[in-house]
Amino acid sequence: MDLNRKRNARTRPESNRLSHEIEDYLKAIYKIVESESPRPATTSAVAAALSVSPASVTSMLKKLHAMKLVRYERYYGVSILPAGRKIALEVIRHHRLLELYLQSALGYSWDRVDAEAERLEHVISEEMEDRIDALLGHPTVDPHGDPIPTKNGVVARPSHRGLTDLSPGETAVVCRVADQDGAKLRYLATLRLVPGARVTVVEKGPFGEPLVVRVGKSRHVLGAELASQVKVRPGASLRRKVRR
Amino acid sequence: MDLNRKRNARTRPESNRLSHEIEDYLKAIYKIVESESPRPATTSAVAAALSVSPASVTSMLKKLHAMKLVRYERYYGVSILPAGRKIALEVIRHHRLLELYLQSALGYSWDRVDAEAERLEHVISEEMEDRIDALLGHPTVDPHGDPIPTKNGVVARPSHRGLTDLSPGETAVVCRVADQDGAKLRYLATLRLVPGARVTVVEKGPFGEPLVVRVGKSRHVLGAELASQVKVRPGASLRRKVRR
DNA sequence: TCCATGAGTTTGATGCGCCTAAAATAATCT
DNA sequence: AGATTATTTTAGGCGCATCAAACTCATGGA
Repeated sequence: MDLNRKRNARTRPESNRLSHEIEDYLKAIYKIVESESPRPATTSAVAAALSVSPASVTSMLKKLHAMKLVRYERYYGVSILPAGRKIALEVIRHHRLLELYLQSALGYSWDRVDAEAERLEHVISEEMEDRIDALLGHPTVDPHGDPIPTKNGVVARPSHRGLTDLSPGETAVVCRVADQDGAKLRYLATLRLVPGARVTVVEKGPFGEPLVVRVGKSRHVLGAELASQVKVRPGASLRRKVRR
Repeated sequence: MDLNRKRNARTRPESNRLSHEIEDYLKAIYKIVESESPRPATTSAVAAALSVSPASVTSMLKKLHAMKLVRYERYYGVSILPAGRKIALEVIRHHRLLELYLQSALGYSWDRVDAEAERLEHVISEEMEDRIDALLGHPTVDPHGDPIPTKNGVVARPSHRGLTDLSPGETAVVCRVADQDGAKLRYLATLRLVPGARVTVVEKGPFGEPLVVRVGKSRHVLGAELASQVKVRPGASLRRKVRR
């Protein structure tokens, strides 16, 4: 019985893929650097994003640098190189397609979708990605309102602001809730603060906080922390746009 | 920024789950011991099943023994304990539900299904398992004809024999093709040897090999190796049963 | 202008999980 | 019993994580 042992498979989930960890690091770095509020990608920012010690980040960064996925210089931050960006976007594409799929095909509730996608994103094949994409009709945004990168790595720039940026009296439509935390998402959902909802800012406290908003007939008070996660497109409601 | 570092998450895909590797070992051991042709689960049998060195198996076996998932004694084989069996069946349930789902919901072809399920099975949550199960109408067999274990670990005993067990002249219905190898599956599919197909044994060589069979209007010659993987239910065709 | 200090980062030692090859040992066959 | 075969041990590797100690660097007085 001559065994054919090749399987480094644990490390490379599909054929030629990188480890889950590497994918997670790249995704995190990408999100820090290229989100709508770009911070410098410091070691500790990455560590916090991944709930990992800074020491771990440092060594992974060296490795990613050696792989030319990232540009890293001791004591300064990291930035993503095109190859790394490409991988990050693939993972994010998986994640968002999966979120949408889980919700629309499997009936997942909005707030459960993220955790499941988090695990699946590293594991699905390109075939599965394509089939899901086709089945959903090549969607461009996920259930949270985040844009889904295309296969060639193009991400639509989301044209929205945080709820905190509105002035009292302004009305806008929620197009996205940026938080990952299921509990926060559920809480916001109970307030009807979900994508598509129409919201009006009634009052704003001294330093933007607290924020009093009206959704439908009810009023709610939000802290700045939470409110900034609720992204809105000012003015017209989605419905309005359809009516023309 | 006090980081909350807990994430042994790599090792435990979902909340309280075991590592992928442990799941794979248990699945392999279960399949060896409790398949329709039960062999003793020797170290090398497990090694071969997982494409891993015997040395690795030995150490994993010790560990599984310590975890009381398996009964292992040096130089004798392994057997599964109830707790280990339960886990193996959960994984197998995932696998088979996924195979069926990928085929019927995502349009996967028969022979691609196994590889994708192999990766997903370790990663899906119980919620996903349940949703898929419900969506498929609580199925009892997968696309290969293998029974799907129930949530409480009951597996229907498949009442079928290998094609090699038939005598010349006998006709039977393929109910399962047991192989994992996509290429073999595809080859058998080109011969129309897929679940549901009606097959007649025309001739049998000296030691059961080669086997000449008729499928529809065509005749094919098969080696014993391949033929034994084609499982059949003798006599009636599926269709017959429906007509009553 | 220079340096002490503290926040943030990196190093070095270590651990854990899973793997391997080669050497040692036990079971089995003739 | 001796040869063959299967299994286990030993020693080591790779990936990714941690902690604690050592290091950078920007900064804010003296």
